[in-house]
Amino acid sequence: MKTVELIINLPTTKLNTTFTYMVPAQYEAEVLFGKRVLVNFGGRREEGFVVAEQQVAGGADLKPILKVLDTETVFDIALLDLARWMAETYLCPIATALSLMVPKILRIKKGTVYMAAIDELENEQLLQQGVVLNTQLLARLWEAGEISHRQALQYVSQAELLDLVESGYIMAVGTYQLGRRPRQPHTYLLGDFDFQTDLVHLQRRAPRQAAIMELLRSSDQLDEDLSRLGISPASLQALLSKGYLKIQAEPPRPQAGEMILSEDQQLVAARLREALHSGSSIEFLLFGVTGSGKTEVYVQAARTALQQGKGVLVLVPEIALTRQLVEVFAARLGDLAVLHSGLSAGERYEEWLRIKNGQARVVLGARSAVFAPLPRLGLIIMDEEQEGSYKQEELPRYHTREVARYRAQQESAVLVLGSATPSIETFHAAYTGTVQLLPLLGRIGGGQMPEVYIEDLKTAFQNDSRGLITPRLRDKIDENLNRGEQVILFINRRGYSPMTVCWECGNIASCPSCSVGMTYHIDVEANVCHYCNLHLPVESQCRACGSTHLQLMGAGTQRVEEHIRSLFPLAVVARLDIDSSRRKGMQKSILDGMKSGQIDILVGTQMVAKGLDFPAVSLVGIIDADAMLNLPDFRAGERCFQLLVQAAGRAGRSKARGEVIIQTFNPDHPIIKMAADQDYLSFYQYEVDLRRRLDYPPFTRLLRLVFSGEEEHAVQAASQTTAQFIEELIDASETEIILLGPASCPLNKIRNRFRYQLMVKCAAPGLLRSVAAYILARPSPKNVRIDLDFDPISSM
DNA sequence: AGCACGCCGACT
DNA sequence: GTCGGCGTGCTC
Repeated sequence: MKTVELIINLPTTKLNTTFTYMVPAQYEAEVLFGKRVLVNFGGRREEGFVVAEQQVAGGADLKPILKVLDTETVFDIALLDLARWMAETYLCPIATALSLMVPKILRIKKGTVYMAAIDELENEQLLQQGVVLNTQLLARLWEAGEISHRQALQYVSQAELLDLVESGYIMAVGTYQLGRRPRQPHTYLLGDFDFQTDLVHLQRRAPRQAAIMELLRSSDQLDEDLSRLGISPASLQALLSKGYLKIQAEPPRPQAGEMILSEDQQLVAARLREALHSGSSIEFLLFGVTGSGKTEVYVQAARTALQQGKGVLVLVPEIALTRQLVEVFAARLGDLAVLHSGLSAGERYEEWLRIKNGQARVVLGARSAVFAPLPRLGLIIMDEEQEGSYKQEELPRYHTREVARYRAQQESAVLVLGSATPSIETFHAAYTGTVQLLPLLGRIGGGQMPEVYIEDLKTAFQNDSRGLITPRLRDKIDENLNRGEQVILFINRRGYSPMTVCWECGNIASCPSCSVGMTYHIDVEANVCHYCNLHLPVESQCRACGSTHLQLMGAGTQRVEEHIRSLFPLAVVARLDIDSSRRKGMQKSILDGMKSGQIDILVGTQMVAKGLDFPAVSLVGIIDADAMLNLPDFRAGERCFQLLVQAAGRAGRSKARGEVIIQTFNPDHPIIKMAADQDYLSFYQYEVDLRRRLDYPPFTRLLRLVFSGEEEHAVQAASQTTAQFIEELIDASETEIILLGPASCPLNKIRNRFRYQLMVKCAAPGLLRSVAAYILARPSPKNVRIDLDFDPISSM
């Protein structure tokens, strides 16, 4: 008899074990490994992932599979192995890890069929109890196994059917099938059309069609989001039939053109080629400043892997901020699949299928793309490897770098981490030799490093009025505008003002459900909590003392924007932050405005510091460097350095030498100075010494335990008993385990839940994991949730 | 995750 | 004397 081993799809580590079910005759010939099935489990119907199938003697006493839910397999052996590794490493349910690998659309059931939930014996018992069911329908169900909705309606009415399902005598089962296949995206190009004569003609008789042609006047092609632009298929069809528009179903062919590589690039490319040919799993750090030509090296390595018949995975922090990289890959390599959040579920599935079937051999995407079902993976590129967005902040809290590393080892693939400001962990690994360092020094194409000035905010204002913009920055902006060049102003805080202070009692307006100050947003005229997004109307009186003497302190992007507009009334000023780019297309129009030179000054949060490449930007102003420096997190210094260097890197991407002004109250702080000098190596030495002295990564691994609940006492008590428990473990193990806390989290309350934390440091990750496993095995405290986070990137 | 079984407090 | 609290353990 054929049986299968299942992982039941329920999110508990208690179910990280396999259950055996019998395969009924109707499914015996089918490959079941990698598919999901419906089974009776503990008296209810649950889904299971088939992780093994086998022939056994006997086994008649096993429960049968009720239905196979997938027509295609959704995972293979390698991905299953990866899921098991994640379950062990992050102590999460295997089912949760496996679910990450299944495209979301396949988590939505389509095409309901009906099956009998009782057998003939049970029906007889019901008859004796006086329950009379439709015998014909039941007989049909027993005979056919499952019938369609339409078929069921031949025997009973819709209402009766619903009733039967409700009472549990028959069941409605959804299957994972894709409905309508999503349409291939088309690109529309200008056909035989004369803007002089034909347009006038159209405007008179078909204004809608004319509007479409107008769109094509500025850009040479129209793609994808046609419905979002309000374009109807009818108008398009009409234009196509007139020949005014041409359709291009095929994506543009990649250009075979080779770029000329610098000597450094050639050296690095050769090392990677060699590694790829060796067929063993080697990890590299491609260390090069912005503009040093990392992308070209990526492309070369990807080509080599493709020539070997292998797949390439390209991981980026966020697609939206990496448009340039996407464009280069799209232009230079064929068979590209781009997984980004803008895709509909159907489009995403379409890409997933192309990848699985080997049609797309280069996959580019953010975090979750690391689970792409690429067969024969040969190369993984992880750009901007230091970025925090690679860490998943929900369960399972995996780090993309670790998952990528495991996949690379699994498939004997080459892993390339790229960065101008690598994480301390990765650079340390390069020092110790676990990662091979590939340096790319200097900018290519003659670009010079920008000139950086540090402005001391303590003395910058000659008169006594403190402002946002120092006289020097103001003068520099003026000079740049006069030369027709662009300016970027970076402030790492959104909203208008982060603090409303009472002048009488000193109270600071804060969110009622989170321990966070409310940020005033001028566009919506509300006080906004940046943690729970609560919007409150602005109050004229202090909540604590009733005084009306309230003042907005500090500045965010909106206030800087307003101030800049008043200082430079003739300049075109734009703001780029989550709030301004939330509206669809807004971000694109701002970026286009920068590209075309329509915008003179761009004010924004970290969004402006990352990945943007505008040659006409010759000045970058950092309004408040201190805001990043003083966060209660051991990585604050590292993050501050990275952001400053990245922001500075936006200046002078072309031949002209760019300028950067850093405004700070701590002009002598080593991090600020080293960032101003763009001196990564000194920064690394400084920071790594600090980490060594304080037992922080890379010298230890961290486990953060967050206790949260609505009763503060219970939360605190739970954190204390757990701390005691860990102390006992430490005593028993005689190993270097350091326990910090319990302490209230810097964000003491979020969404009305109080938060306490413990931090466990240990050099051996295995030991750390077993500490966590012991904690999970203990009976969990009432009304208190414990969240485990290995290698946390934030301790707020 | 659900759900059943099971042992100690306030009630018709 | 019971109803019901949620602690512990199991689900092929």
